[in-house]
Amino acid sequence: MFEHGVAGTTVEDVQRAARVSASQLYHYFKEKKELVLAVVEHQIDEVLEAQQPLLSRLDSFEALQTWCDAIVALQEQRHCRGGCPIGSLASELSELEPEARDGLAAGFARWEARIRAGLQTMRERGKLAPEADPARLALGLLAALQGGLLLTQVRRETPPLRAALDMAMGHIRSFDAIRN
Amino acid sequence: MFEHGVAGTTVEDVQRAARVSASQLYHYFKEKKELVLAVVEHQIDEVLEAQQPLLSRLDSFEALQTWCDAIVALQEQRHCRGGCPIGSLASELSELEPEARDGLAAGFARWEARIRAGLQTMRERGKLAPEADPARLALGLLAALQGGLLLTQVRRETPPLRAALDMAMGHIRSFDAIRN
DNA sequence: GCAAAAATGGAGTTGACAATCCAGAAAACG
DNA sequence: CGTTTTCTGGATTGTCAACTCCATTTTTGC
Repeated sequence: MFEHGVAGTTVEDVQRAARVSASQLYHYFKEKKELVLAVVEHQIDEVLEAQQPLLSRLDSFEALQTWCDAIVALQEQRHCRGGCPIGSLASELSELEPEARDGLAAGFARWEARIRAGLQTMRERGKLAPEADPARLALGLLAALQGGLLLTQVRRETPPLRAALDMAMGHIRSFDAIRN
Repeated sequence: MFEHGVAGTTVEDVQRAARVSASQLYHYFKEKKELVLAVVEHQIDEVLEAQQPLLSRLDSFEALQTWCDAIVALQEQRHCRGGCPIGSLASELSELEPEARDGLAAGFARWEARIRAGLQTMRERGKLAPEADPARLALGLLAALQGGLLLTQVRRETPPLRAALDMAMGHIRSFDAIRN
């Protein structure tokens, strides 16, 4: 579903990939929609888990930059194929499956919360100026990431993603309590 | 297709909306794919045309801010339903229809070029510092817009879009040649 | 060890949708 | 006018994918 989109993936495709028969799938998932909801939850967990190591210690500008660089490197490794596993689902399902949208909104909220927590820590430790708003900065950074991934996916090259993340980082760095 | 996605729109739906019979559609469009490509081109023109008035005179920070505000107002008016007409197509079609991806990449390029032209003008007129890179700033701004629209669509509220655009504007303002 | 329950394979059904076909109407052209 | 070309409506077809059904196997609980 990540590769071909939800609509572009048949239940039979899933059967083949999972080496499982139709009755099994429909035994555990009432209908395709339910399977899709499970995929949504799975992808959210997957993404957050994959980022856990870097996200859990976002406490310095270097750590933030390392995180950004890792994302760019990952897209490069994928030859810019596929955008964000969560973002792609969000775009495809938001207007189509209200339940999926709820789940995706919750997923983004969790992601955002982790970034916010990191920025909060930085502010508490005096690295980030007191007037910086971690919530808004985290939201902006996440948005820049999503937009950058989309443009990178369409253009099949990483500069858009870099530009977006550099812009977000530049803005966050403008709240550097030490340099300023 | 903007409302329900490409996959969620049947050719019959299009027939009904256009008050046209099957043979007519297939007379002018060989297959659904061709119709989709036409939609892609149409949406790109539509978006660029709608923004033309504000995009054509992006020559000051006020003009940039006015443009951003207009986008937020539009999404508010739509109750945050539907993201960017181009971005949504891009996300759905990038991995599925190479031809559509090409068209969408070109569309984004045109959009980006207009923003870049505005920033370029600002730099030439001395409003933007010489070290500012209009190309990268335009790319970053467009990415922030796309990401902001996506998050806003999923959450059904405008703050994410505002946060993203404010972040981008903040970064661009940091190159204000007069204030700094 | 046996009965009840859960799980499984895979063929089969149903419905929907993309695409076709053809008969007839309108336009174009000389 | 007449003929040729283009256009149009709507019924039809073929395909494909979601979902069901039932006979069989495996597991569970006593």
